[in-house]
Amino acid sequence: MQQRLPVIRSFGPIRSLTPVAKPSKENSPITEHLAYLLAQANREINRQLETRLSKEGVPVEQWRILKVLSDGNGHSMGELADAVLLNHPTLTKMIDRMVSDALVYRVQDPKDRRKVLMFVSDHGKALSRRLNSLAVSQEEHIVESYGDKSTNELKRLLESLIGTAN
Amino acid sequence: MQQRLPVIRSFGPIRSLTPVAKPSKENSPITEHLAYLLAQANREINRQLETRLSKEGVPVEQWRILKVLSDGNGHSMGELADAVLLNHPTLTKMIDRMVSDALVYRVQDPKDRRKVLMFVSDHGKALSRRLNSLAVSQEEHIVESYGDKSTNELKRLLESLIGTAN
DNA sequence: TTGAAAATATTGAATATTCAACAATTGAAG
DNA sequence: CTTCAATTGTTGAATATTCAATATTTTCAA
Repeated sequence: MQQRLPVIRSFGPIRSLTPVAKPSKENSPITEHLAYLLAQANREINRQLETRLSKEGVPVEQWRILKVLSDGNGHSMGELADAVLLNHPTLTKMIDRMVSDALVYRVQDPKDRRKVLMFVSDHGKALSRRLNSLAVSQEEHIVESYGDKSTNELKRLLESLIGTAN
Repeated sequence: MQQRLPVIRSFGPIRSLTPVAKPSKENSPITEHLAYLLAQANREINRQLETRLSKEGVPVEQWRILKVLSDGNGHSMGELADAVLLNHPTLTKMIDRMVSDALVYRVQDPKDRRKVLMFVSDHGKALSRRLNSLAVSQEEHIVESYGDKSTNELKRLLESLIGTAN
């Protein structure tokens, strides 16, 4: 006669009393918030880029401005402000400085005289090329330590986040 | 006699003269740079969070400070500055304001009298809870439109980027 | 133990950013 | 056409951030 095996009534603690379906987030550390991780990563990468560009004595925002204007087309202030992630008065004042440095110049838009079209000077173009090579070398450095796959995947996810956020 | 087939000398354009292995990056638009994508995404998400927190009239940085201090332990100014992504003088001045608002208070560290330990008040704790629920609801909103999988994958990649960047 | 160097936080001046108001131009309704 | 609202860019004042210098305390080597 086959021996009765003991009935197993439980495999462990009663799970319904230790809720597992609700990770709750309420008390999660700040380092788990997307907003915080983005701020931290941005800060770090921006610092690195800033360090590179300091070789030319130029802030990151001016690199962005020069890069956008380097397509040779005129860009209005509003358009430019959006593109380089600055609000209007800040951009106006930064452009004032860049005009003083003869990197860019203003032209009133003949089609709409409220607008100002910004253009990059030859001097600005030359600087832009040097800055761009510094920026590219930074990105290559990131790819080296962080990996090509991760970098591309991260870019893809960021683009998609930006897309859904608007 | 078998007919001679013409000798095929080329299958198309000579590839080595139209380099295909070098995406070059040199002239890529700014929107393809990791540094730019991070800045853009951070700006957008931060804006959203700022809007939520404005219900309590509190800037994002104060939410971070309150959240870090809400573990109940004392945190030195230096430690706190690192944690909340502010440099020291900026933190000192923001803490001054928060002390005026009775959200936090300073205690000199008895073990090392160079240090100041920051603590959150009961009032600050209550505010922190309200802020946190606003922040959590924002993150839930992101997860809704962006997807749970993407959000988690993005967080993972950001953490890893931050890890390798240091 | 003493004295110099390092670590920690704050301050004040210089700089930068933001907010609100403004001026100029265009668009559009009546 | 005229007028009023919307768009675009700039300005000045208020606010915030950053840099360099300072004060205090601790660390550590001689």
